[in-house]
Amino acid sequence: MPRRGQPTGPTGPVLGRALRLLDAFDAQRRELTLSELARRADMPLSTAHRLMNEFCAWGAVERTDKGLYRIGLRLWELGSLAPRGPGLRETALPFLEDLSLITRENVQLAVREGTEVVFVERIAGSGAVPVLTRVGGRFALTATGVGLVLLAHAPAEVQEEVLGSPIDRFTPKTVTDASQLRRMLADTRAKGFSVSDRQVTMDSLSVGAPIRDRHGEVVAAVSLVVRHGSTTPQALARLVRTSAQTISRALSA
Amino acid sequence: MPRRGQPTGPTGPVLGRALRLLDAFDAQRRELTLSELARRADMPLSTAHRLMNEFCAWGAVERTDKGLYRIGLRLWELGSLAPRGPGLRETALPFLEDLSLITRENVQLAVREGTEVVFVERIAGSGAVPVLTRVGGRFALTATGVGLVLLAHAPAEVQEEVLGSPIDRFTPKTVTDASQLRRMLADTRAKGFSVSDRQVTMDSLSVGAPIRDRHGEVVAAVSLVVRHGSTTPQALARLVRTSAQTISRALSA
DNA sequence: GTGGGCTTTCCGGAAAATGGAAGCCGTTAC
DNA sequence: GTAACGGCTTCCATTTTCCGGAAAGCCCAC
Repeated sequence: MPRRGQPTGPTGPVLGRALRLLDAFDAQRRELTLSELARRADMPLSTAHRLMNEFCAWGAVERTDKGLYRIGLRLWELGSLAPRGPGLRETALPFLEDLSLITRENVQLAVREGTEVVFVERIAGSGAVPVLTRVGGRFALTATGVGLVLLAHAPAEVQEEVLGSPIDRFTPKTVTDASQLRRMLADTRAKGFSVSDRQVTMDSLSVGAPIRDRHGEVVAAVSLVVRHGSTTPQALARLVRTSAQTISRALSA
Repeated sequence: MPRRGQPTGPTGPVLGRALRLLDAFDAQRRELTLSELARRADMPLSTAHRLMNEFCAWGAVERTDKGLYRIGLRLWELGSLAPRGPGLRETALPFLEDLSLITRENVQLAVREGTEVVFVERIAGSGAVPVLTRVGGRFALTATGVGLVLLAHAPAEVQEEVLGSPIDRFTPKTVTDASQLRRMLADTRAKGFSVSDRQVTMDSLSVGAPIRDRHGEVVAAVSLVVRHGSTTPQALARLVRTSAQTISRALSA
């Protein structure tokens, strides 16, 4: 008679475990095998298998013809109901296009989520400097043009949390000193735009401006990313601020 | 001594139940109270409460200041990893913009999911005829321009399922006869574009064309939606087919 | 053939899910 | 003023569903 396994208890709520599986997906790994999923979520294969089957049945994930798992359309559909405004992306898009046509540079639209910036839309300028970010991607609040804007207008407790923790460095020019960063944030609030000079990569510069809802609260930020040295921050600031202003007005309508 | 409740057994897998909660959200109801969620998902409040809390903890949903639940950014982020190509939307967007600038009409980009069409991107023409669809929304495969294209190139079993079931009628002009629809699909394949003449609303006409991946397989469709009678389908077809061709080429690169 | 990696199924035992009830709000009605 | 109402949250005994090791399939590469 075969020895049957002795179940060792699970260690937490089911849903949490299941959702950890979805965390395994990111921009680099859009298609994963069951084994990879189980490994990355740190759970037995059989458990992962059962859970993924349920996700599959609902349409949260689907299987490729090769048996790999990937995020399903149902999830995308649900995600598009998320309140990035409401209607922030749709409202802003035409104006971002205008900005892109005029400058032929990279245009970015982002919101804050906790202590990170999330990129909501991005238009690549033809022949512009390449940027690291991706729609749906996250980044530190402290480095980018949009990040500085969003941090400058974030609630005090968020600012404290960000400034109180070690600050990520991406280049030699990245500002990692809290008090210097505080001055930059004050400057951003005073001038109405932010400048990130070679803080993300050594050949890029970005200028961001705040987008406000009808109550005047900052809900998003727009930025231009250009090659360092190709123009002055002030010239960009005029364009970006104007665009941000226009989008704010459209949002309130 | 207080009578303690007698648990009546639940009736299914946990995850399925939890995901049913998320189904309660749609374009009309983006923010819901706990009670509404429980009602729409048909489960006790306490259960719904516990599950929603877990979703909240993970970031799938968030609570407004008034206590309402809504879809969270985390879910949007995950959703943007869904395989609408890969990179279909981002690749196609500039070309859709071109099409929109030239025609000043409505431009739509859609993919097939099962027996429905899912709209991936939509650009409203200034002053163009209003359309019912929404980004992230679904519609029958049998009525719209994009739907006809996607159905025409769908696997045989999908076509059989769609044509074998009763076909939704939206206007007096909607084609609901299976054999007539079969001829339209053959025509769409032969000509390389589809025409939906007043089949969705009595004042609109749409023309769709297929977008193919590097293997020649149809992965999406693009369409123009115009006011009925404002121009001929043939004139639109030239533009739409050209655009679809260009997007297909860009996708393969 | 056979070895390895990945997937799928099985099942006894136990952890985690369940939902009625009761306690808390804030708001409206009398 | 207070009673009634609707919605949210917490509690806990019961038991349903989930867990995961093991073993069996599968497929490809060597």
